[in-house]
This record gives sequence, C-alpha cells and structure tokens, in this order.
Amino acid sequence: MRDPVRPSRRNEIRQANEALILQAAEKVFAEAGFGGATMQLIADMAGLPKANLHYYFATKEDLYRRVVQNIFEIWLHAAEAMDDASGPIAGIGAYIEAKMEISRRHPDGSKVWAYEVMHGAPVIQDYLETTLREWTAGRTALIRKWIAEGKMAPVDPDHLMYMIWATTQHYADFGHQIATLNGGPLSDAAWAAAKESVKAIILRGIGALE
Amino acid sequence: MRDPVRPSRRNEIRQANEALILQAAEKVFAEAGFGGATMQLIADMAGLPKANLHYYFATKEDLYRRVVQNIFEIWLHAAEAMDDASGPIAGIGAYIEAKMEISRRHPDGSKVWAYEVMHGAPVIQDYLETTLREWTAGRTALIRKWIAEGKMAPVDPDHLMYMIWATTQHYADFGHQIATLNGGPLSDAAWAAAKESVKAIILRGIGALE
DNA sequence: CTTTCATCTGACCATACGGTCAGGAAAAGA
DNA sequence: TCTTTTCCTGACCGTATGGTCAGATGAAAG
Repeated sequence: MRDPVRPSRRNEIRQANEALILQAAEKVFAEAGFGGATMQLIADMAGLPKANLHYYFATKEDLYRRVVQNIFEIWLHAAEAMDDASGPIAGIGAYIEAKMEISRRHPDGSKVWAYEVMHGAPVIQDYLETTLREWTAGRTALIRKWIAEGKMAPVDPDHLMYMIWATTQHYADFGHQIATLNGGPLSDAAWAAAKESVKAIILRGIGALE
Repeated sequence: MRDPVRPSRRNEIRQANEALILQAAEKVFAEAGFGGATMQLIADMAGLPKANLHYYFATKEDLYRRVVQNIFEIWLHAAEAMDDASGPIAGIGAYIEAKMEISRRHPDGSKVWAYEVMHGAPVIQDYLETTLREWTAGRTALIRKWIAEGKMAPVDPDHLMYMIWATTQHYADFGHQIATLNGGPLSDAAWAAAKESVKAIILRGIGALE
C-alpha cells in the first residue's frame, strides 16, 4: 500500500503542473479577462501543449474558477490579524497592511477577482452569498463592538469595509494608472508611503482611539 | 447651402444611431469585457443588424475607444465643483458627491474604464499620460495649497486622490458584490448613507477644517 | 519482464467571431 | 422627375477558438 502522505513521483508531477498552469492562467486572465484569454496563450506561458491543459483542467471555466478561488482564500486569511486585536488601531491597521501587501504581491489575482465581480460574479456568486457574507458579518460585528466600547467613531461598518477593500485593491487593479501618474512602478519607499497614507486617513477618519 | 447648426434629417439619424449603438456597446463591454463582447451582442441590444454597426464604427476597437472616452470626459467635469471651492470641506465634499452620483448613474461606463486600465490601458494610454496627468497635477496643487493654508492635515495629495477614486468607483465596479452583501440593490436612502459615510470618513481623515 | 495506469501530445473538428461587400432602400438636391 | 448621396442589410469569408481523441510515452506494480 502506498503512503498517501509522502507524495509519489506522479503526485509531484501533478502538483507541479497544476501550479504551473494556475500561475500562467492567473496572469493571462488578469491581462486579457476571461473572454480575451485563450487556452493557447496560457499554454504558451506555461510552456506546455494546449492539450495538456485540458488534461488537468477540463474546461477554460474550471481553470478560471480555480484562479478566482485562490485569491479569495488569500484575502480571507488576511483578516486574522484583525480578529486578534483589542481595538481598531491595531486591528484595522493590521488588516489594511495585510491587504496592501497582497495588492503588491498578488496584483493579478486581485484583477481576476475584480473582473469576475464586475461581470456579475457568474462563477463565484455562491461564495459571495455564503462565505463572504458570513465573513463580513463577523467583521462588522467586531467593528460595532469597538464602537460600543468607545474605541472609534460610530461609522457604518459596511461602508468602512467597502472603503478598505476599494482603496487597498485599487493599488493592484489600477496599478497601471498609478504607475503612469507616478512616472513608473512604485518603489519600496513609495509602497511604504502608500500604506502609511491609507492607514493614516482611514484610522483618523474613523476616530480610532486605541 | 445647408445650415450646419440646425441638424438635417440625416444628421438626426446618424446622431440617434450612434448614440443607440454607444449605449448598447457600453452595457455589453461592461458586462463581458472587450474580449467577451461581440459585435452581434451589441447589435442585438441596439436592435440593429451587425453590418449596420460597422457602417457607423469601422471596427470593434473604434467603438470601444469611444465608450471609454465618454466616461473619461464625464469624470473630468466632475471636478469643477472642487475648483470653485475655498476649502477641502466644500471642495472635496462636492467632488466625492459628484463621483458617487456618477457611480450611481453610469456604472457601466465606470466598469469599462476599470476594465481598460486593469488590462494595461491599451487604447487610452496617451490620455493617462497627458490629460489625466495634467488634471491630477492641478488638483493635487490645489490640495497642497489648502494644506499650506492650514485648512487640512498634511496628507499626501496623490494617495488622497487614489482613495477618492477607488472608493467612489467601487460602488459602481463592485456594485454587484455590494448588492449581494446588502441583500439587493442599494435604495435611495442607502445611496445617501453611502455618500455620507464616504464623505465623513475621508473629510475627518484628512482633518478638513473649512 | 509484463502489465497497468497515469501522463502527454499532434492532429483534428465544429463553431463563432470580426469584418467585407454588392446591391437595395430612402432621403436630399437639381 | 431624375440624379446623387447616404443609409441599410443579407450573405459571405478567412481565421481563431475551445475542446476532442487516438495513440505514444513513461512510471509504478506484480
């Protein structure tokens, strides 16, 4: 009997190729949208024959769905720092930092998500209605608690979340526009300044005290 | 000689059909992206034969370019209220209100712009480098002036603009996600609350005093 | 070695796409 | 009315796309 924990050579091949394809697909979907992306382009970027893609992912939609799910899970994890915090300055500050860092490291995933939602979320509507809804309810409850404890001003928690999502993801989704206005991609220092600007305005804007 | 001011019957036809096609195109491009949109879909939505579209717009790209230019000009005009103001509370407040209203009235245009920028601005790169750059420089100069006059906190004007753009356009681009979390489209009251929330957080966040 | 099964791939197919074109219909001018 | 110009459209074309499949290749099991 084979040990399922220690991956066999075959499992290694499968995992490596799926990761390779997903990485290429994320980039192509981000650059061209679902309709503009072609399996041939993704195959070329992954360095594999097109037929091989269809061996691992039955259809273009399957592949796209996996890419969207990836970024969604990354975002969900970003809020863990928020839950452990005792107040908005630490909690929301850490969440903003985490989201900004994701925008910097995974701009393509962010774009694919934006593309998906903008077009009516045809493949992840169920996620929005279940996982994201519950997730948001939990975080807005935490914000309401902080408001009740007098740790921040009585702002609408939903609109606050939208502002955080919008602003942090803007640095990924509209990175090209920002780079053009900036005269080139943001440097390390410029990214740090962006983080601080966003944190400063939002934390002051919600009257965070602790 | 024909009077060029009073439009002839032919000019009426041309103007009406171009507007009809542009309206349909904006919707289809917003729903499907450039690659996912088809001339046939746009034609069906406009109620015209596909060949008729090619009579008014030579190529799909020409049509797309016109749609993108439309929303860009609408946005540029939205800042006029800002220029006339004597301080950030009136100026930035009015600008946010105007941008929010556009997100509500022209969500499709906003999505097409987002799509275009996200994919590297292939058809409006020159606009970003010229018109938008100058426009932004003018507005950040105004903000710097207000800061120098002690009318607001010394925030980075560029990142403030990004935050305003990101947040206001989020209500258009991610309107579907917001509607899902909200349990349906935003009501008139909910839109008003959103406007007030955004204005309150940002104006407090930049320490606006006048 | 033999068998088995996952992995891989060139060649192929039906479909749908953007765009063209010849010629008809309608409006404007003479 | 006759001519000219614009407007309109069904039919068509070359191309590119997502997806299929038979069969080759390579790894593991007996």
